[in-house]
Amino acid sequence: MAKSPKRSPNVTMADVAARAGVSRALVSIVLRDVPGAGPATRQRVMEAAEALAYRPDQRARLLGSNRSRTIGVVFGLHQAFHAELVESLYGAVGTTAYDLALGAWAPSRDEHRAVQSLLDYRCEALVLLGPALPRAAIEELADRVPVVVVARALRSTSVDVVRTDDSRGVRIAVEHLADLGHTSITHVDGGRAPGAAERRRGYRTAMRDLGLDSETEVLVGGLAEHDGEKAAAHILADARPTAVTAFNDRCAAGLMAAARARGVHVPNDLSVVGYDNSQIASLDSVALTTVAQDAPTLAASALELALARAERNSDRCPPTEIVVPPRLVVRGTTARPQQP
Amino acid sequence: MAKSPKRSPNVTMADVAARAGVSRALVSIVLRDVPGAGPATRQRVMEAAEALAYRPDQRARLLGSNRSRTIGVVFGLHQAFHAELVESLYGAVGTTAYDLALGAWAPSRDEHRAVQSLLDYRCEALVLLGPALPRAAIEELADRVPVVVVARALRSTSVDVVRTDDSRGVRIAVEHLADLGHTSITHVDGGRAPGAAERRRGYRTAMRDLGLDSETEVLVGGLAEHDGEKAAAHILADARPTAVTAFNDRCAAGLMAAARARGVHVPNDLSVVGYDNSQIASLDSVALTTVAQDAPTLAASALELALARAERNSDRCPPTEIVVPPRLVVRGTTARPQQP
DNA sequence: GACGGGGACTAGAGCGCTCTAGTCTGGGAC
DNA sequence: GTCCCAGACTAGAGCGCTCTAGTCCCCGTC
Repeated sequence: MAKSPKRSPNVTMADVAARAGVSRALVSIVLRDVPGAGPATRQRVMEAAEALAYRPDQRARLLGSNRSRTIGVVFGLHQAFHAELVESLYGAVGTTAYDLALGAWAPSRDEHRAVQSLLDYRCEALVLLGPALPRAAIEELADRVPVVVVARALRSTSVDVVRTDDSRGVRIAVEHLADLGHTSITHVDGGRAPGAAERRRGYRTAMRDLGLDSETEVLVGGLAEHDGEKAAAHILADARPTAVTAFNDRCAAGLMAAARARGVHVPNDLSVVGYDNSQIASLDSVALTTVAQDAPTLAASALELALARAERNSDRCPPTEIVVPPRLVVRGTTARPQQP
Repeated sequence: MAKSPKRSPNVTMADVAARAGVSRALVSIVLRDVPGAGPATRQRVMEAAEALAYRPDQRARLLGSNRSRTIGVVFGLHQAFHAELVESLYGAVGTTAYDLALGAWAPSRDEHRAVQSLLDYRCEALVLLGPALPRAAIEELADRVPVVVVARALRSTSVDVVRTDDSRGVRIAVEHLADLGHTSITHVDGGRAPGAAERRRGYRTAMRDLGLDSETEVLVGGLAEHDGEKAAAHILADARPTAVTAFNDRCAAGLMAAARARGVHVPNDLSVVGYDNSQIASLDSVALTTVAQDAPTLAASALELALARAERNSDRCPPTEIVVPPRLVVRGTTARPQQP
């Protein structure tokens, strides 16, 4: 049986003040760590607060200062990469005077509601992770509060954007394959999916720059395993390439499953590079070489922009776009091409 | 160029009151939808609020009522199942007057910080999803605020617990296999992992109840693919079972990869059941039959308990434990055993 | 010894709400 | 016509902080 300090009726600043024998204002001064209190008193107040296990009520604190010092983060509950970004955001915000408020969306709870509830708590800026919201909705939002969009390309006059250089991501993948000795490299694309056009472009220019123009081939793919499997049918035909870059990891996984089912060995007969560095890529049984977005940098950049807007009322500044380079994660699905 | 209502200096209740020509108190009455206002005025106030796009400041509202009507939810950012629970919690809280505040933990941000920041916003109850926190820490927390623990077995005198009946989950899996005609069913266990003991027990009693005592066999496994692969070595020996229940999906995936590598066909030669219904289980290329936890029910139960404690100051009531039955998800890795 | 200045501390007015304790109507009962 | 009361509405005191505008006192200066 723990001794129970029985659910106390919430110790307030007045309690601390009384115990330390000073005014509430002084307690406030000490706790905010601003000048205006003598060292001895400071000590005494700290002890009193300690003894009472006092924790300031954030709601009141923020109401009083008429600032919220809160950055709202809107993320997709089921988006694994968003989780990474949120984690990095927590890390980045740790060194500031701000706090994060999370608003999640999911199939059964739309982004709009997440945004609204965050706004009701008067956060000073909003960081939207890979928002599915229509552009108009985002710009409307930006009229009310500074908005930073992460991981979505969006040409806008009013919001800051932080995103990965997807074009470069695929380029890196192609260069990795070329370094291994591949020349016959095919791209399985993502159709109209966000980011697909850019990745396709990255593939094309990389091939051209490598002088592999004649080998350039883009196959219709998609976002799911299914799409990768379908693309496999073409890839495994007679004029088979020795390497493939896929739109994303799931597409790559489907492709590999189909290839293996036909006795094509990965990576000996076929090298495969995915995109996203999702959880499946890191499974021991998959070990997919893939392109990873740099979550810490994306998060730090986004937070910096958000804070800049929150601090100075820098509405005037033109919106910024920060493009972060991705990184290749080499695992087990790429190898030198086999000599025929 | 959208017309810009330029980041307004926050419209307050007083603004609405002025526009509607009533007192602030009346606005409050109308907006909270409590009796005390005539229909005509009600209408007028609503219109004024609408016109000004007024949204009450939650911080102030809650400060004033000296309640927060907020339920803190502490979850693991990278736990896919937690995402499901959070989504269900959002759904469940939708019909109440409460709101959810999310606090996330991750490798770089410990649970304790998540809890503290939630507490600083004075939420009225805490729902901890699969907390890794030591039992003592949880009980200490429970002295300060009502706590509901979800998805972790915890015998405690002060906190409510909502969890899945893991023992029954494995039993269902075994019964499914038995229904298909299997008699030689092996369990690959999770060692000391949370839940492993219960699943093992479920397996043992199910086998006994089916009169398959003599076929009972528990193999050392673990949480990762790797562990499944190692277990496969024993399973694929001469006295091979026709079916396996694995501790979790990842373990099952590793096991299947190893089996297929040796030319053992799943499900024809070997049926496999996982546990968790994680994302990998639902991949087209895996299609793992598995046991799913009932997130909506777990969430609804947890919320109900949390609200009950928050509403009435039901400290006195003894803690409740709610055990929710899991559900079998049949996919493609189980089939009738082949006639030899 | 009067003066000034600065550091330590306090009083009290908000912040934007809620909520209790009113005041003021108008209409039904007698 | 008086009384009363329910229903509509308002005044104003919080809620737990922050922050501006003080007050007080001590010490150095000339």
